[in-house]
Amino acid sequence: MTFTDRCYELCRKIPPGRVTTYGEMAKALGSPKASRAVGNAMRTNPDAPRTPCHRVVGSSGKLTGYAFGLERKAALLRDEGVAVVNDRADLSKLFRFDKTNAPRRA
DNA sequence: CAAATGACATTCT
DNA sequence: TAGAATGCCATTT
Repeated sequence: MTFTDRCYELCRKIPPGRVTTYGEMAKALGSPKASRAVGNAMRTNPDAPRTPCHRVVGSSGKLTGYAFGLERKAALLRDEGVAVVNDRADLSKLFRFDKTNAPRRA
């Protein structure tokens, strides 16, 4: 189990039609400054449909990158209802891994 | 073990 | 506002 693996798990928690940022994600993983590491994880990720890494964008909603290409990423987001303009996703749909939706230790 | 890499974020100019 | 530089973290060589 590594940070990368956790990134995938978290990625899968991102609901459709919503987008998140590497920073929020890193924060949810325990390291608010590991945004870079998060992106690194997505990069080496099997990009399989199991990991909707296409819902992860930069702090400004910028489609920093995608294994299949930003074109693909933008297309998927738009298809989910996320407005993507100028390689930017609508942050108004930004999703956060707040405890509100986080599984509490029962 | 140390150095290099990378889909970031923040701050300063 | 846009662009450049710095810091930070995890993984890989």
